[in-house]
Amino acid sequence: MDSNELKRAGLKATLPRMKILEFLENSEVRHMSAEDVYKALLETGEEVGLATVYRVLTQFETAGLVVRHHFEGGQSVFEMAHGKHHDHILCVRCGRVDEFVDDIIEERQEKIAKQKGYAMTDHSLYIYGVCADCQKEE
Amino acid sequence: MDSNELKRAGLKATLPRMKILEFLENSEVRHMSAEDVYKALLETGEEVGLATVYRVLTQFETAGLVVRHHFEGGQSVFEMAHGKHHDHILCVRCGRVDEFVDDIIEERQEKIAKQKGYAMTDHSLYIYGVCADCQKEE
DNA sequence: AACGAAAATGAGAAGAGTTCTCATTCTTAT
DNA sequence: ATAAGAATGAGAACTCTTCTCATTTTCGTT
Ligand SMILES: [Mn+2]
Ligand SMILES: [Mn+2]
Ligand SMILES: [Zn+2]
Ligand SMILES: [Zn+2]
Repeated sequence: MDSNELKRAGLKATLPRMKILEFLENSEVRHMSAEDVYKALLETGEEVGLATVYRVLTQFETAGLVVRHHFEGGQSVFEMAHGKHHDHILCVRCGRVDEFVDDIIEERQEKIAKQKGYAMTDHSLYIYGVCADCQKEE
Repeated sequence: MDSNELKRAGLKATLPRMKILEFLENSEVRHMSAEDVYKALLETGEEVGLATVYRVLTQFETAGLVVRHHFEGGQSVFEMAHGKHHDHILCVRCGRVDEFVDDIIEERQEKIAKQKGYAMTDHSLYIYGVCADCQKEE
């Protein structure tokens, strides 16, 4: 039951929140915009307002249940916060998203922040390129 | 005269383009939104339409004269493309922006792309934190 | 199980940032 | 100076997201 996970996060177990959480957990696609979530729920016959999807995703983010990303192209993209931090490499042709962690980069970032006198709070790294499949095609 | 620089970039030497280019070159602030440029020109008495500022900045970007960044917070930010590539570290309190280059990170990114089968085209790295000045205050 | 205060929802309006449309003005080659 | 084509600017339009507020839902208490 998802209601416990919501309670643990300090959120009331409402129907829209349960539907959204369940969908995020069971979707095979990990990175989704609010619109993606909204449309997917519609297709399942689960009616949830778009405003609610946005609101709930933001609440989930605050609660640490999901992470928000700003890939190129306007919309925010969300994913379940399963596991630890990672960065992303994206295909500029097909939109494919892969994940990676690089300890050397993480370490260097800390060093740069320190060197510049900053107390680092966060970072975002996106690598863009053409994926293997897309390179084959023409 | 800026008209030569524009000609070299394959752009006609129009008044708005000259004003915008001159402003970007002489401003002591390196990173500016379209709105920033628009307002700054207004204050100088130089009337240029906001639509034109957006259009021209995009043209400058295409021509390689300026680089566009997507810092947190919605707006695109532009800077003269003087010199070589660099990444950014930003203060989440006061908005200060510092620049850095780290060859180890650059190198690692290439390696990760290769490893994941991508032909890398670009990347964006932002480090967020609290700058030295802002750490002092309270 | 029913109640009621507080919180959440959803439809649509509103906001922010950016692009588009198109009548008018400017640039540049002749 | 002229004319063809390109650029401009005002405002409309668009996209993504948040806000407003009347209505519904949740959940601890009877
Ligand atoms: Mn991810
Ligand atoms: Mn810079
Ligand atoms: Zn691809
Ligand atoms: Zn600061």
